[in-house]
Amino acid sequence: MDQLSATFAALADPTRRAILARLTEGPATVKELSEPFDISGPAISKHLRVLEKAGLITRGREAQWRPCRLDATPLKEVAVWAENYRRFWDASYARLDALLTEMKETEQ
Amino acid sequence: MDQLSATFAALADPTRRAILARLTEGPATVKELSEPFDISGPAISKHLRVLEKAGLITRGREAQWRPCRLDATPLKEVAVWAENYRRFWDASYARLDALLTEMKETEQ
DNA sequence: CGGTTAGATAACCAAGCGGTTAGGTACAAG
DNA sequence: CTTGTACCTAACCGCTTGGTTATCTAACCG
Repeated sequence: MDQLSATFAALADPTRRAILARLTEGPATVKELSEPFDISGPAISKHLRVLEKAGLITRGREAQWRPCRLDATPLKEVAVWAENYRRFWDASYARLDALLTEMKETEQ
Repeated sequence: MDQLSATFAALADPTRRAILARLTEGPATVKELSEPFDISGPAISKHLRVLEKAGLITRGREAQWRPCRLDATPLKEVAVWAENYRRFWDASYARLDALLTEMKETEQ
Protein backbone atom coordinates (compact mmCIF):
# COMPACT_ATOMS: atom_id res chain seq x y z
CA MET A 1 0.00 0.00 0.00
CA ASP A 2 1.39 3.36 -1.01
CA GLN A 3 1.77 6.26 1.38
CA LEU A 4 -1.18 8.30 0.16
CA SER A 5 -3.55 5.34 0.24
CA ALA A 6 -2.44 4.48 3.77
CA THR A 7 -3.05 8.06 4.86
CA PHE A 8 -6.53 8.22 3.33
CA ALA A 9 -7.41 4.82 4.80
CA ALA A 10 -6.26 5.96 8.24
CA LEU A 11 -8.35 9.12 7.97
CA ALA A 12 -11.48 7.23 6.93
CA ASP A 13 -12.27 6.35 10.54
CA PRO A 14 -13.88 9.03 12.75
CA THR A 15 -12.24 7.64 15.89
CA ARG A 16 -8.81 8.04 14.33
CA ARG A 17 -9.58 11.58 13.18
CA ALA A 18 -10.71 12.39 16.73
CA ILE A 19 -7.43 11.01 18.06
CA LEU A 20 -5.50 13.25 15.69
CA ALA A 21 -7.61 16.21 16.77
CA ARG A 22 -6.82 15.46 20.39
CA LEU A 23 -3.11 15.27 19.61
CA THR A 24 -3.12 18.80 18.23
CA GLU A 25 -3.33 19.87 21.88
CA GLY A 26 -0.12 18.05 22.68
CA PRO A 27 1.21 14.54 23.30
CA ALA A 28 -0.99 12.08 25.18
CA THR A 29 -0.81 8.60 26.62
CA VAL A 30 -2.88 5.73 25.29
CA LYS A 31 -5.11 5.91 28.36
CA GLU A 32 -5.77 9.61 27.85
CA LEU A 33 -6.57 9.05 24.20
CA SER A 34 -9.00 6.24 24.96
CA GLU A 35 -10.99 8.18 27.55
CA PRO A 36 -13.38 9.99 25.15
CA PHE A 37 -14.45 6.69 23.58
CA ASP A 38 -16.28 3.75 25.09
CA ILE A 39 -14.28 1.14 23.23
CA SER A 40 -11.73 -1.24 24.70
CA GLY A 41 -8.01 -0.61 25.08
CA PRO A 42 -6.99 -3.09 22.37
CA ALA A 43 -9.31 -1.32 19.91
CA ILE A 44 -7.48 1.95 20.62
CA SER A 45 -4.15 0.16 20.27
CA LYS A 46 -5.18 -1.01 16.81
CA HIS A 47 -6.20 2.50 15.80
CA LEU A 48 -2.86 3.82 17.03
CA ARG A 49 -0.99 1.19 15.06
CA VAL A 50 -2.85 2.21 11.90
CA LEU A 51 -2.00 5.85 12.55
CA GLU A 52 1.63 4.95 13.26
CA LYS A 53 1.98 2.90 10.08
CA ALA A 54 0.52 5.82 8.13
CA GLY A 55 3.19 8.03 9.69
CA LEU A 56 0.59 10.26 11.34
CA ILE A 57 1.84 9.70 14.89
CA THR A 58 5.10 8.78 16.57
CA ARG A 59 5.37 6.95 19.86
CA GLY A 60 7.87 7.25 22.69
CA ARG A 61 8.55 5.28 25.86
CA GLU A 62 8.45 6.75 29.31
CA ALA A 63 8.32 4.12 32.04
CA GLN A 64 5.03 2.28 31.53
CA TRP A 65 3.60 4.96 29.27
CA ARG A 66 3.78 5.13 25.49
CA PRO A 67 3.16 8.82 24.74
CA CYS A 68 1.76 9.57 21.29
CA ARG A 69 2.72 12.64 19.33
CA LEU A 70 1.17 14.04 16.18
CA ASP A 71 3.19 13.98 12.94
CA ALA A 72 1.21 15.89 10.34
CA THR A 73 3.62 15.61 7.41
CA PRO A 74 1.44 13.05 5.57
CA LEU A 75 -1.42 15.54 5.83
CA LYS A 76 0.58 17.94 3.74
CA GLU A 77 0.46 15.41 0.90
CA VAL A 78 -3.30 15.14 1.40
CA ALA A 79 -3.70 18.91 1.21
CA VAL A 80 -1.51 19.11 -1.89
CA TRP A 81 -3.45 16.28 -3.55
CA ALA A 82 -6.81 17.89 -2.81
CA GLU A 83 -5.63 21.33 -3.93
CA ASN A 84 -5.11 19.91 -7.43
CA TYR A 85 -8.91 19.67 -7.64
CA ARG A 86 -9.60 23.17 -6.40
CA ARG A 87 -10.55 24.44 -9.85
CA PHE A 88 -13.23 21.73 -10.02
CA TRP A 89 -15.03 22.78 -6.86
CA ASP A 90 -14.46 26.50 -7.15
CA ALA A 91 -17.62 28.06 -8.57
CA SER A 92 -16.01 30.47 -11.01
CA TYR A 93 -13.79 27.76 -12.42
CA ALA A 94 -16.78 25.45 -12.67
CA ARG A 95 -18.57 28.03 -14.80
CA LEU A 96 -15.47 28.46 -16.92
CA ASP A 97 -15.20 24.70 -17.31
CA ALA A 98 -18.83 24.45 -18.39
CA LEU A 99 -18.25 27.21 -20.92
CA LEU A 100 -15.22 25.44 -22.35
CA THR A 101 -17.11 22.17 -22.58
CA GLU A 102 -19.94 23.90 -24.39
CA MET A 103 -17.50 25.53 -26.82
CA LYS A 104 -15.83 22.18 -27.47
CA GLU A 105 -19.17 20.54 -28.22
CA THR A 106 -20.44 23.22 -30.57
CA GLU A 107 -17.24 23.38 -32.59
CA GLN A 108 -17.74 19.85 -33.91
CA MET B 1 -21.06 6.64 7.72
CA ASP B 2 -20.57 10.39 7.66
CA GLN B 3 -19.71 12.32 4.53
CA LEU B 4 -16.06 12.96 5.36
CA SER B 5 -15.42 9.32 6.25
CA ALA B 6 -17.05 8.17 3.01
CA THR B 7 -14.88 10.59 1.04
CA PHE B 8 -11.66 9.46 2.71
CA ALA B 9 -12.61 5.82 2.26
CA ALA B 10 -13.32 6.37 -1.43
CA LEU B 11 -9.95 8.10 -1.86
CA ALA B 12 -8.06 5.30 -0.12
CA ASP B 13 -8.03 3.20 -3.30
CA PRO B 14 -5.46 4.07 -6.02
CA THR B 15 -7.77 2.85 -8.79
CA ARG B 16 -10.49 5.25 -7.65
CA ARG B 17 -8.04 8.15 -7.41
CA ALA B 18 -6.88 7.35 -10.94
CA ILE B 19 -10.49 7.40 -12.12
CA LEU B 20 -10.96 10.84 -10.56
CA ALA B 21 -7.76 12.03 -12.23
CA ARG B 22 -9.03 10.80 -15.58
CA LEU B 23 -12.33 12.63 -15.06
CA THR B 24 -10.53 15.94 -14.65
CA GLU B 25 -10.03 15.76 -18.43
CA GLY B 26 -13.78 15.56 -18.95
CA PRO B 27 -16.67 13.09 -18.74
CA ALA B 28 -16.03 9.48 -19.72
CA THR B 29 -17.95 6.26 -20.22
CA VAL B 30 -17.45 3.22 -18.03
CA LYS B 31 -15.58 1.49 -20.84
CA GLU B 32 -13.21 4.40 -21.27
CA LEU B 33 -12.57 4.55 -17.55
CA SER B 34 -11.83 0.82 -17.36
CA GLU B 35 -9.30 0.79 -20.21
CA PRO B 36 -6.20 1.82 -18.20
CA PHE B 37 -6.75 -1.02 -15.73
CA ASP B 38 -6.63 -4.75 -16.25
CA ILE B 39 -9.50 -5.49 -13.95
CA SER B 40 -12.97 -6.67 -14.95
CA GLY B 41 -15.93 -4.47 -15.78
CA PRO B 42 -17.88 -5.34 -12.64
CA ALA B 43 -14.88 -4.29 -10.53
CA ILE B 44 -14.97 -0.89 -12.21
CA SER B 45 -18.72 -0.71 -11.66
CA LYS B 46 -18.16 -1.25 -7.96
CA HIS B 47 -15.54 1.47 -7.80
CA LEU B 48 -17.88 3.84 -9.58
CA ARG B 49 -20.65 3.06 -7.13
CA VAL B 50 -18.35 3.86 -4.23
CA LEU B 51 -17.38 7.15 -5.86
CA GLU B 52 -21.01 7.94 -6.59
CA LYS B 53 -22.11 7.25 -3.01
CA ALA B 54 -19.30 9.50 -1.80
CA GLY B 55 -20.68 12.22 -4.08
CA LEU B 56 -17.45 12.41 -6.06
CA ILE B 57 -19.03 11.59 -9.42
CA THR B 58 -22.43 11.93 -11.05
CA ARG B 59 -23.76 9.68 -13.76
CA GLY B 60 -25.95 10.39 -16.75
CA ARG B 61 -27.69 8.26 -19.34
CA GLU B 62 -27.07 8.51 -23.06
CA ALA B 63 -28.40 5.54 -25.01
CA GLN B 64 -26.35 2.54 -23.85
CA TRP B 65 -23.71 4.69 -22.19
CA ARG B 66 -23.60 5.91 -18.61
CA PRO B 67 -21.20 8.86 -18.77
CA CYS B 68 -19.43 9.73 -15.54
CA ARG B 69 -18.67 13.28 -14.54
CA LEU B 70 -16.44 14.56 -11.75
CA ASP B 71 -18.03 16.33 -8.79
CA ALA B 72 -15.22 17.68 -6.65
CA THR B 73 -17.26 19.39 -3.93
CA PRO B 74 -16.46 16.71 -1.31
CA LEU B 75 -12.79 17.34 -2.00
CA LYS B 76 -13.23 20.87 -0.77
CA GLU B 77 -14.13 19.46 2.64
CA VAL B 78 -11.01 17.30 2.50
CA ALA B 79 -8.85 20.31 1.71
CA VAL B 80 -10.45 22.36 4.48
CA TRP B 81 -9.99 19.53 6.96
CA ALA B 82 -6.33 19.06 6.05
CA GLU B 83 -5.63 22.78 6.13
CA ASN B 84 -6.50 22.79 9.84
CA TYR B 85 -3.29 20.84 10.38
CA ARG B 86 -1.08 23.11 8.31
CA ARG B 87 0.60 24.63 11.34
CA PHE B 88 1.69 21.12 12.40
CA TRP B 89 3.50 20.31 9.19
CA ASP B 90 4.81 23.77 8.43
CA ALA B 91 8.46 23.88 9.47
CA SER B 92 8.43 27.25 11.17
CA TYR B 93 5.36 26.37 13.16
CA ALA B 94 6.93 23.05 14.09
CA ARG B 95 9.94 24.87 15.49
CA LEU B 96 7.65 27.26 17.36
CA ASP B 97 5.69 24.33 18.72
CA ALA B 98 8.89 22.65 19.92
CA LEU B 99 9.95 25.88 21.58
CA LEU B 100 6.63 26.25 23.36
CA THR B 101 6.77 22.64 24.53
CA GLU B 102 10.26 23.19 25.88
CA MET B 103 9.17 26.34 27.70
CA LYS B 104 6.20 24.52 29.19
CA GLU B 105 8.43 21.74 30.46
CA THR B 106 11.09 23.95 32.01
CA GLU B 107 8.61 26.17 33.80
CA GLN B 108 7.50 23.34 36.05
C1' DC C 1 -35.34 -10.43 -36.61
C1' DG C 2 -30.30 -11.62 -34.83
C1' DG C 3 -25.89 -10.08 -33.29
C1' DT C 4 -22.96 -6.93 -30.84
C1' DT C 5 -21.84 -3.65 -27.44
C1' DA C 6 -22.28 -1.09 -22.82
C1' DG C 7 -23.24 -1.81 -18.55
C1' DA C 8 -25.47 -3.61 -14.20
C1' DT C 9 -26.51 -7.39 -11.05
C1' DA C 10 -25.84 -11.75 -8.50
C1' DA C 11 -23.24 -15.07 -6.29
C1' DC C 12 -19.08 -16.22 -4.66
C1' DC C 13 -14.24 -15.93 -2.47
C1' DA C 14 -10.12 -14.35 0.12
C1' DA C 15 -8.47 -10.75 2.75
C1' DG C 16 -8.93 -6.90 5.79
C1' DC C 17 -11.29 -4.12 9.43
C1' DG C 18 -13.24 -2.81 13.77
C1' DG C 19 -14.54 -4.65 17.60
C1' DT C 20 -14.32 -8.10 21.55
C1' DT C 21 -12.20 -11.12 25.59
C1' DA C 22 -8.27 -13.36 27.63
C1' DG C 23 -3.82 -13.33 28.87
C1' DG C 24 0.98 -11.51 28.91
C1' DT C 25 4.78 -7.85 29.93
C1' DA C 26 6.81 -3.94 32.20
C1' DC C 27 7.03 -0.74 35.55
C1' DA C 28 5.85 1.88 40.13
C1' DA C 29 4.28 1.92 44.76
C1' DG C 30 3.30 0.02 49.16
C1' DC D 1 7.38 -9.38 47.15
C1' DT D 2 2.87 -8.27 46.01
C1' DT D 3 -0.43 -5.46 43.97
C1' DG D 4 -2.11 -2.31 40.66
C1' DT D 5 -1.58 0.24 36.33
C1' DA D 6 -0.44 0.87 31.42
C1' DC D 7 -0.10 -1.26 27.45
C1' DC D 8 0.48 -5.00 24.06
C1' DT D 9 -0.41 -9.48 21.63
C1' DA D 10 -3.28 -13.38 20.34
C1' DA D 11 -7.35 -15.40 19.02
C1' DC D 12 -11.72 -14.86 17.57
C1' DC D 13 -16.19 -12.82 15.33
C1' DG D 14 -19.19 -10.39 12.02
C1' DC D 15 -19.07 -7.24 8.33
C1' DT D 16 -16.97 -5.01 4.46
C1' DT D 17 -13.98 -4.79 0.42
C1' DG D 18 -11.88 -5.72 -3.90
C1' DG D 19 -11.77 -8.95 -6.98
C1' DT D 20 -13.73 -12.83 -9.96
C1' DT D 21 -17.21 -15.36 -13.38
C1' DA D 22 -21.74 -15.89 -15.08
C1' DT D 23 -25.90 -13.95 -16.29
C1' DC D 24 -29.11 -10.28 -17.38
C1' DT D 25 -31.01 -5.84 -19.62
C1' DA D 26 -30.93 -2.23 -22.93
C1' DA D 27 -29.65 -0.11 -26.88
C1' DC D 28 -27.69 0.25 -31.49
C1' DC D 29 -26.64 -1.91 -36.10
C1' DG D 30 -27.23 -4.81 -40.15
